[in-house]
Amino acid sequence: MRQFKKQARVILIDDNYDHLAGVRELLSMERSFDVVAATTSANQGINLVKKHKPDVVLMDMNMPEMNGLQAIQEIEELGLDTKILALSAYDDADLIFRAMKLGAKGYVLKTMAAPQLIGAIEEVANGKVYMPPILTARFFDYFQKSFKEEKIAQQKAQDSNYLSDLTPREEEVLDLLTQGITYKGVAQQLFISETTVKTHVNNIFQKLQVSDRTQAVLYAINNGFLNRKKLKKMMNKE
Amino acid sequence: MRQFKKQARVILIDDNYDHLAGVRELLSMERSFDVVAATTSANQGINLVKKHKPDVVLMDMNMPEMNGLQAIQEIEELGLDTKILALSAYDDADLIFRAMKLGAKGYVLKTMAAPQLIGAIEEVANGKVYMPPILTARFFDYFQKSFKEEKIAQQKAQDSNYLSDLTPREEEVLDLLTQGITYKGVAQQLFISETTVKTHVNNIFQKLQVSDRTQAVLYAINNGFLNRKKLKKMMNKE
DNA sequence: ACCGATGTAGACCAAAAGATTAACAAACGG
DNA sequence: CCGTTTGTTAATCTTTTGGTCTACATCGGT
Repeated sequence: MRQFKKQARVILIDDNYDHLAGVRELLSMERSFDVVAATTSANQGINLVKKHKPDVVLMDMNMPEMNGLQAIQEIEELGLDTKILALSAYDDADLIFRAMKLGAKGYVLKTMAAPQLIGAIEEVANGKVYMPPILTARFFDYFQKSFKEEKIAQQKAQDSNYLSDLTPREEEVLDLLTQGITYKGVAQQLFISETTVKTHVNNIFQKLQVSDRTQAVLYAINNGFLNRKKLKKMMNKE
Repeated sequence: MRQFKKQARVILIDDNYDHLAGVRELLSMERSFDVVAATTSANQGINLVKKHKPDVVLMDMNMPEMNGLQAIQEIEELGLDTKILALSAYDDADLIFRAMKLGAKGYVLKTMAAPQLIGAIEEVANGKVYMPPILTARFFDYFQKSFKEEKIAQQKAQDSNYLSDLTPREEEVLDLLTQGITYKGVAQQLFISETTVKTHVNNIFQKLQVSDRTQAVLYAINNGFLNRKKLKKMMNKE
């Protein structure tokens, strides 16, 4: 059955003419591919994609006029089911990460052997994701590092903040403040007098070392007060 | 040289005793591994990790008492350079994603053939990331889907918000408001009178359909006003 | 039984915020 | 050239907010 499958229609975009020609030559010898267009210009490439709606685009990342990431983004925004295989001379983790984030279905290096490249395009044409093991490792290193940093930053914010000084009641009041509710509204929701709300709010200001509600709300947001609330809810559920 | 390398010290944590015993048996035949401990309890496993500080932990994901993700998190928080290889019977994309996010150095399936498993542990012991191609594909699908959804949500927020109705000057004022600055302060920073600031703020309220500064700030934050500012800065730079 | 923390509340005052109306100049678009 | 948008300012007024001080009830721990 499989040998009767339609040829995968491919467009090549690579500002290096020699490499472009080389890949075109290579693919022309494979009967499973039909290179419908090839260009050294990213802008022109995007137009060709619009016109031909190919199955696969082999997209160089390092182009002068337009960055390959932008090109990927624009093609993805067309909403076609064209699969993009990113191509680069370098194994830059950040570039790989961002290309995949934008929806690239794979990432290959120019240094890869021809059979591997063919294989990669085939995989992608068949709707799979292709990533060589070396890049997978790079990707995950970067992926984990970025999450670790995010976590450390959050941790730091949690540790050195005054939110933990608040009493339960004050937390309730702050919660309502972060919803943009006035004294009167808070008083009604908590069934207490407006004066009491004011007292609480004043205490909150002192504890958070701010001088008005807007700053208090900003402080709460910047220091993960909202996240904390969600966590507490989750804890109670489980 | 390589054959003189120290054995990798491994701890196995798997609530299925049969599988645990099987893997232990398998690894005992490999001279490159030294299984220093094995347990069916996640809690006990964590204590064993603290005690032995192994090179690699093979961690089952589906355990009754404690979720494998929590166990990974706790071990990672110890700050050792113990590498965790996650192990599961199922190829659940969300689980894979979260395990890697928490710092797992690889993910293997219980259905994998013995030589593959050996290879995976070796890779991880050598500081590399190991992920079988099938799971790589699953991972990236999930990864891209989650970013796509995020983007769509942002897009939606961008489209149906009133922030784009603001004039440049009003944006400047709102920017300062989101920093918790008073009328007087804004007036000083923009070299205009306090009255003018009030006029701008009033216009902002009407355009954003809110009735006080706190709500305006919350609206701005929830609708990506701060992100937009960053984007504009980036545009100017490049 | 006392003390401290918490939650409640009132009075009073000052400052800031917000609403409304009116006005004028500059820039921009048709 | 004229109308609209934008940015500016003033005067006035009401509402809300924030600060301070005092007071009382409750609860938990020493």
